[in-house]
Amino acid sequence: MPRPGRNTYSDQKPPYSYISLTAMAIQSSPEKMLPLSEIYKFIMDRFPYYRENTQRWQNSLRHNLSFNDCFIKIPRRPDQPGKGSFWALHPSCGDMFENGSFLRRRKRFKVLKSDHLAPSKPADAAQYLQQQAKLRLSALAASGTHLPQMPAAAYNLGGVAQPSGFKHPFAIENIIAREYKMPGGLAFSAMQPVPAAYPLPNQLTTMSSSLGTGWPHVYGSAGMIDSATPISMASGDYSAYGVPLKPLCHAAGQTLPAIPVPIKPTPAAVPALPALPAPIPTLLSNSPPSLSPTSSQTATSQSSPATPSETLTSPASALHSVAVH
DNA sequence: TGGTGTTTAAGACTAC
DNA sequence: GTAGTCTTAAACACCA
Repeated sequence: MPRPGRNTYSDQKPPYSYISLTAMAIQSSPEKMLPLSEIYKFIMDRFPYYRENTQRWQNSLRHNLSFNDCFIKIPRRPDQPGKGSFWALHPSCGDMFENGSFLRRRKRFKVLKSDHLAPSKPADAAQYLQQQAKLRLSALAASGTHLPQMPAAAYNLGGVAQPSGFKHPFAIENIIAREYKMPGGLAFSAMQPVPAAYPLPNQLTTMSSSLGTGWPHVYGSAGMIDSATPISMASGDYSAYGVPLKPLCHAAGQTLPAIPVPIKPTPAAVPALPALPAPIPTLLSNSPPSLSPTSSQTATSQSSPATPSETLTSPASALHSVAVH
């Protein structure tokens, strides 16, 4: 993995594949789904390299969205005007990348459409994500400003659903921790909590000076989070996944998640999803507290118990990975 | 009309 | 060398 010096990425191509970039963007959204335009914006905000030749890389990005099964398309609801659908990560798209490298994936994520027992078809995944979004938003609305902090163990599902040590490759802290490790092998995210999907400008400075590497390829016009991105970093609005909640948050019910509608229905029978889904099992499933991106911003809320709905048994057992490894 | 989504193809690169 | 992955390009259809 290339680790060029400070600022060398500012105008160079980041060492991430389009899949990684797209996944980052999706992961950074509270609902874990973004329209294409927002994905574009995220990438351009964070990676100056992609502010040029937009037609080229955006075409590639669209190609990746359509071509890779790890991305699922979630249609807008009728009351959600706008172009295009939402895009989300397939709940079972975990562990695709080689350790530490986001240049290449371990294996291409592929849904086995012939697997009649596979619940992780795009339709199910879409429905599952929708339910997740609704749950999060419900919790958001109930708790006021931000979601209650979820203990990492709550995501770990008691170690039942996820293999030990599994980390979702698209988890921002995983990306950060894997990509940038201290010389001694200690990821900086373990030393310094990462409050958001990306370090804040001041933290960037801190990290750059302390680690000597920094995030030269990841900065916006005003730092990590620039004015173009409606993310309130100072408000402490962070989701349970440790990503900033956009002020809109769609939480007031203004913009509810889209209805899960199968885009690519498969002939296989679709087993019913669990009635009470838990957070996406493979996403940030076992992020240790020390890696929690929210730890610095929401330190006071760290001890807040998870909402019952979020701590319910995960459908991970049903949403077992059918990715081809 | 422009954005979005799908599909195909080719070349480069990397791992085994 | 082969297979898999990634990137880029292009064409086409659909839709707001």
